[in-house]
Amino acid sequence: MSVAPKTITGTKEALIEAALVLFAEKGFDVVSIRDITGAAGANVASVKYHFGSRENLIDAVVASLVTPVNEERIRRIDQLEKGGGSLSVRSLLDALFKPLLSQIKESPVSEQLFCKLMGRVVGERPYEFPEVIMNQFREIAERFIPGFMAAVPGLSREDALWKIHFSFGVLSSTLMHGELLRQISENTIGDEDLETTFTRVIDYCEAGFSK
Amino acid sequence: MSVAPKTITGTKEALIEAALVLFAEKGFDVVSIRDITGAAGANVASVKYHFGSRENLIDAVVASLVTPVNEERIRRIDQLEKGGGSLSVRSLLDALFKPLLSQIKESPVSEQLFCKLMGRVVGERPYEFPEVIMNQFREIAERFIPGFMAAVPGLSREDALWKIHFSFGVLSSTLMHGELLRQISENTIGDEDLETTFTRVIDYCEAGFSK
DNA sequence: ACTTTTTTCAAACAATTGTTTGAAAAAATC
DNA sequence: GATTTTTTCAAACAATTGTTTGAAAAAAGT
Repeated sequence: MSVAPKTITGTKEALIEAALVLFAEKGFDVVSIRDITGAAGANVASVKYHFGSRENLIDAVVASLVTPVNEERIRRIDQLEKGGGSLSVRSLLDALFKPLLSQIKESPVSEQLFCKLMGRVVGERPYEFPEVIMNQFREIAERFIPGFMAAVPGLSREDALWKIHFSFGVLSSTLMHGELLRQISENTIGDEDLETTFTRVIDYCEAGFSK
Repeated sequence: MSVAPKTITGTKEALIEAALVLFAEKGFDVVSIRDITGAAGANVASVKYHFGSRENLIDAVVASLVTPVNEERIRRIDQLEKGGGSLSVRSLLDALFKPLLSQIKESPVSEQLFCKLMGRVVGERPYEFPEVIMNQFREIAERFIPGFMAAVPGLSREDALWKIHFSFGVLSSTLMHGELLRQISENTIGDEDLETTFTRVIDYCEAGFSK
């Protein structure tokens, strides 16, 4: 209910961070509470105490990852609309995807783990969003759809929704399967930096919108 | 080792089909052997007897789903190359994605379940491909990359691989999250038929290649 | 110093997991 | 029809799961 207390780190934060790493590495379903508490140096019962249940812990982890990104998305679309002007597809895609980049840098976990987990969150389906986060995405859709419709003459609301959906598909598969490309190509590819990859993604999606 | 015997259906096939449905509905990790044998009307031990282990059963299910699709992909690229001519991006994407449509019609499970499972196979990462299937995809990449490079002047091998990768991302997210769109848009979207959706996907990817 | 609240922890809970056993039943082979 | 092989099955195995308990320990409030 309050901001971080004076203590260095609480076990609650330790749990979230340990869970973050484990979920990223292995997926939501296969990581047990004992894995998490073990890694966090906490007791098994601490999950129930701090979160109430395993499911709530997952929600907390996802929220801690997704919420700041979604907030920056909203901030960026605010900024764009305030500018008034052109509202290009490019600028909208930047506003949608670049917040991930900035968030990665502030994350306690490595770039690779952050991406994997974020990819899981967006693209994996055993897990269902809590309503809070579902609403974040609804708001984002509501804010960005008109932008895309304005940026692409003749684009219907339905088309816009589909293309946003496709673009998130590109994003999540890219985040999650960074190594897969290396496997398939047998190491002739894949060691470029994340910003270059994001540029690739945005280039690809931009074209998909403009058609 | 032989073709289907005279009996109506063996329990082995019943297991695969039951697993297919359950995996599609709930994901690979959360479905237990007892769920599967229960649904198939077979004994718990039958999995060990017919497949050796749970993991092998999953591989068998995935193979039964993916192999025919990949075979048709190869057949189609053969056909395309035999024709000699233009080799457009469009025709290549058709050859990559349309085999899914034809396979859906022959599948014993519903269109929706087929899509969900196929989406999981392509896009979900707890599960790792068996080497057999990994090689299928390697072959497909090897066959299609030169095609795309020829179809798009100036496209490097690396670019081609990335864009194929992106396109599969679009595909898998579309297959898997058919309902998500409906959720976000609150039922103002989503009840078009599968072929229309595939056309959307291919349109989007085609544009992404051409840029 | 005392009380109250918050937090930790070892132990046990009931349920479920994949796997294995060894003996019946069914089918195939001779 | 007897023998062999293939297939099924109920029961038990050891391991792991999320959750709960009730009592200690630590921190905060008075």
